[in-house]
Amino acid sequence: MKTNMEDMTNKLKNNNIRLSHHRLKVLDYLDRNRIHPTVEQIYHGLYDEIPTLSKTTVYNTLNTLIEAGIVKSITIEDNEVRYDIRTDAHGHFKCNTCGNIYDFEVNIDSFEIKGLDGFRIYSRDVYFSGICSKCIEQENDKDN
Amino acid sequence: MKTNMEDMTNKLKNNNIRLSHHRLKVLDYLDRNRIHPTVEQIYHGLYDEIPTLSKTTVYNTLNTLIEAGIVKSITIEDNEVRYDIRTDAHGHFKCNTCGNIYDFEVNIDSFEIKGLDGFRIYSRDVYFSGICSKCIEQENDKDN
DNA sequence: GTTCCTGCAAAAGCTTTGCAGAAGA
DNA sequence: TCTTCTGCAAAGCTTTTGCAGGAAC
Repeated sequence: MKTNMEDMTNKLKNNNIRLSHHRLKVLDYLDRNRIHPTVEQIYHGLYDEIPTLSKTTVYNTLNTLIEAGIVKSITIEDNEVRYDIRTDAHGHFKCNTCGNIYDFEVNIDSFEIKGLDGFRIYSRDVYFSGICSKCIEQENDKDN
Repeated sequence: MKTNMEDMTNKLKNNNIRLSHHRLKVLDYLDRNRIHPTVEQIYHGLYDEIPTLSKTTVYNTLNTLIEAGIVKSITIEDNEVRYDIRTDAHGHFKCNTCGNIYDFEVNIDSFEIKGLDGFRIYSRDVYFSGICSKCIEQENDKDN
């Protein structure tokens, strides 16, 4: 049985990215924690395991992974960048109450567009915001 | 005939925002320059007319206008916030070459969504990026 | 052995905050 | 007159940069 670390090792090798313990761990973290984490979250999530880790390395690693196309950066608001290991087209929903970001499926390729004739489109992103079902439930529980 | 400044004055009055020369000018700038400007662009765009203007005031004013719902902030990437006086649903396209942001029409309300059952959706944003038609033309001109 | 990754400190860029003086209602 | 807007300076954050030592190939 292949471990996740082996999968991540292959992912780096296939993209001609030099292997390093830190890079593997950052990639593994993104794969295991699909919460669109910030640099801060990744840094603190790995700090116990790798006490010598620096934020600079997290930034460097993420930029390397983005260049290789393994990771996508998403900026919904709040002036803090989040990182996503899913690179296929999907939507993002941000809950204004708990702050979590959820993935959802959306038919991006079948949008009816007016006003982009002659434009070359490379990326299509859909961002929704509101209140997630969990937070709505908690709100209702309070009222009762 | 009503001037634009009169329209903007009414817009502030209707939202119970205290009138001031600076606020009117910022709102007027956003209305006349629908380029989704950054704070920097607004500041420099008004600097000749209002040499005493400070960036703090631009920030303050924009936040006041956003709270009132007259202006929307959009963050596509690059960690710089842009401001839009159009508050109806529409898409934004960012050209990776010239950096301009274009509006486009998109049928946001007819998206097929999976994964947001029980969620309350307040805002729906669509962000595309790529190369705009002008930059594609300039590219072609160079090649010939 | 050569390349380039890591991490510290410092710098850079955007945005917010505190506060005294000025302007709006 | 009373409220609150303005603008300077300073602080707060996130992210980038420079560089010496160390790890990967």
